[in-house]
Amino acid sequence: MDNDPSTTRRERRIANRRTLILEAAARLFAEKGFHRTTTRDIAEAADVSEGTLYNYFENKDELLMGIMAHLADKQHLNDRFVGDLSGDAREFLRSVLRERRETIEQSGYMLQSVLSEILVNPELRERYYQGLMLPALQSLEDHLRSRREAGQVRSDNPALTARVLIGLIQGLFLLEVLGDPEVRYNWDELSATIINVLFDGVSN
Amino acid sequence: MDNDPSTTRRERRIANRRTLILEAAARLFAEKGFHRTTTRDIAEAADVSEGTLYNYFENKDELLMGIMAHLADKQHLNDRFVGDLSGDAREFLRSVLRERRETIEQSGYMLQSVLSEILVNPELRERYYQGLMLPALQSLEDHLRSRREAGQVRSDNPALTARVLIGLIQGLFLLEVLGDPEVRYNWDELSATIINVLFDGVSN
Amino acid sequence: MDNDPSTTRRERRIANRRTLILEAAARLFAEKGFHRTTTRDIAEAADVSEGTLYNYFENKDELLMGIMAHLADKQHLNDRFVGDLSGDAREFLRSVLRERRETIEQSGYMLQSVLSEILVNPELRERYYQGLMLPALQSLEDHLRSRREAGQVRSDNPALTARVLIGLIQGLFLLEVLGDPEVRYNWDELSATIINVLFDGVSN
Amino acid sequence: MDNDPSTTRRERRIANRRTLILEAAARLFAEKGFHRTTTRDIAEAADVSEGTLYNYFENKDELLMGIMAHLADKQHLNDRFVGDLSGDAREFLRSVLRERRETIEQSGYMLQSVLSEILVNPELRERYYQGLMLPALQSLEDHLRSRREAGQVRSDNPALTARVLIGLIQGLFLLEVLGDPEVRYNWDELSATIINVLFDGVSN
DNA sequence: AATGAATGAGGTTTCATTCAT
DNA sequence: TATGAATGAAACCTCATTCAT
Repeated sequence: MDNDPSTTRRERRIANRRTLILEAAARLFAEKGFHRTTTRDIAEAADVSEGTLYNYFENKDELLMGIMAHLADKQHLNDRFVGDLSGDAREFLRSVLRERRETIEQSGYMLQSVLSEILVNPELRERYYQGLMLPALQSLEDHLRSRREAGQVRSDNPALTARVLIGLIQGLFLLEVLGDPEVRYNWDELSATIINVLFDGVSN
Repeated sequence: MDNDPSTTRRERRIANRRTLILEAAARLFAEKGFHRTTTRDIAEAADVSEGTLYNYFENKDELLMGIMAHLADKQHLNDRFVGDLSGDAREFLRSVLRERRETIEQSGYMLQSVLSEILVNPELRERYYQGLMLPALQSLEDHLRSRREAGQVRSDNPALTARVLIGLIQGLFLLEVLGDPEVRYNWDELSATIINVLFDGVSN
Repeated sequence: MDNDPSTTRRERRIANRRTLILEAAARLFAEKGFHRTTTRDIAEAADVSEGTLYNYFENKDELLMGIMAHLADKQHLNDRFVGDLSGDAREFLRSVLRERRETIEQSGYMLQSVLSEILVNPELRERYYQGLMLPALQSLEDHLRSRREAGQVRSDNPALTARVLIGLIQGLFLLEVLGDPEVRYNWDELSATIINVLFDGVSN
Repeated sequence: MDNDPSTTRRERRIANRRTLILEAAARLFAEKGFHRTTTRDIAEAADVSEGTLYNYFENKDELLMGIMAHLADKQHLNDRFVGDLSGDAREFLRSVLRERRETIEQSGYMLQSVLSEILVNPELRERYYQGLMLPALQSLEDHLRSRREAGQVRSDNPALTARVLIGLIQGLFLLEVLGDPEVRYNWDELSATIINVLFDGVSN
């Protein structure tokens, strides 16, 4: 008998199932795309019946929303860390890139699955922009502004500089998805190159 | 009677129709996505019957391929221009960014329509990478190498530096699609910021 | 402790629940139809779980049967009253119509819920005809025969005359369900008209 | 080559198909009910593919609407005939009943299929009442009023008297559907009984 | 070459029913 | 006895593709 008053075994199993389904879905969406993935595929991958899917998610679209919510949660954790101004600026960028790498290794398939739809689904796009992109841009912008005031970096327009960095990171993710080996298997050197270029420029 | 031996009126009308269909398709794919766009939608938008679609394209997938081929054609023109080493390096980047802007204004919807599928369709992805991405990366890398040899820029690893620039451009396109106003309506200043950062760095 | 030997509290609660479920079901069936009503709807309306439904009824169809049985019980009470030959014939018809009115006000929704299915379910139809319709027709026919022998009414064929009256009553119920205001809100005058027409005819 | 400008062979085949589908659907709806009839059943009965159904009707509900429209068309023809005041009153009722009989023999299954849903579908009910019931009631009421003014019949309230006749007819249809043999196989005598009762009453 | 009606495979979703708790 | 999560069959409907005209 399980008498734990906070979470019974059943409750835990259920909480788990939701996550299980979500991860199975995201993996398949990344592999074959949202539309080529059938609810049956997802059910099989998550080892539940199709009917059960609908006990956890109202419809197929809500799976995408669930994935996005998951990404947003992770993102917000990072955004808080971006607020940290201790350490020097290069070190900061280095950690951003390292952390980014880890996130992508863990849940890059979630980003991939969602990104594809974002490009062609205005409603989802808006959600993504408001919930994930803008917050990230905003905290980076704030960070840049603080660093500038501390005389650590130069930036005429932190809003635009933030776009350059975030854009770059997104773009490299795309290159990685495309299978580019330099990005996929040479991240450390790439990382160093990025820091070098962004801080010192290519000018001779 | 049209006696022009190279392209008869009929041939031109046909060539025209193919393009018409392709553009209609790309526009719809960008708006609602490949899968949410029906062949009927495309037929209506192109003002032909559904049956006629199949006289010009073997199946729906071939429309995507057609769009990609169209993008590749445009790209190759640019790649040749990237070979041009006259002018100074900043000026070169400025033209790259301007030219990029124009391309996106003219046929961004094509890129958008194709990108969404590329993210989740391995076969298409491979084609895109080989046909569009690698050539672009390669010519930029060559360009960088030449400039470096001419002592105009610094680059430890031109392959990676090329990835930084191309990645940045891709990423900014994504931000634009997401509707970010700084990227969409402030391109000139953004362009200046990019040149400034990439050449001189943000280091103080 | 309840020591009542005939019906314990528990038995009464259970009997109650059965009735509660049946009434909830009938009401929903009348509102949205048997097929558009889900077992979940019924469970919610009766404030029990779906599982509990199946402790009281073998399956959804049995709910319909239960409603029919309930109607049949009521009907049989009336049929006995139809056997009463005291009072004059007009008075008799008047009470039939009044009584009918009351039944419909109390449990018209049950009739409605069942009627819809009867029209298209041969098995149910047969049950309804044998269990409800024929008995009503038979007792009215007997009644008419008696009255005729007593010289109180004229009827060449009491079987057919009974059909005329029962048919009329059924048809008016239909008009009421259809929302006809003359039938719904003007029953007393309608009742008088019926008596007038059936006894004296419209002939001038 | 068919050069008939008004209706080509193809057009006729298509017009025909719509009717074919509608009749197949109505027949099945009457036999097993709207909800127990699958679109596949209908397609098979009409000897077309399921997809074809949807070229002629937007969805399953629209089949019901189509049936109702068909019934309304027939009804309106009769309503005009009800306007005819030549002939004596009994003769009029006799033709109404005869005509009714014929209609039911030809398309009773359509009425049956629709009636079942009308009982439990408020939207459909309203359509039926406004489109079929009210017009029928209204023209009968007008007819009665004219006859009364001509001194041919007695009626304190023609609106209610009309309800009595229409209600009776509906109710007898119900009895017929229920399989009552007196109504089904003895229509002529039933018809005579109705005329006799309604004109002369059962009073002795 | 152009049309658009016909097709039918396949997708999402619903829901009556079961059963472990 | 009561619960409600899990099930999976089956329903409606869409849509890429074909083909007779």
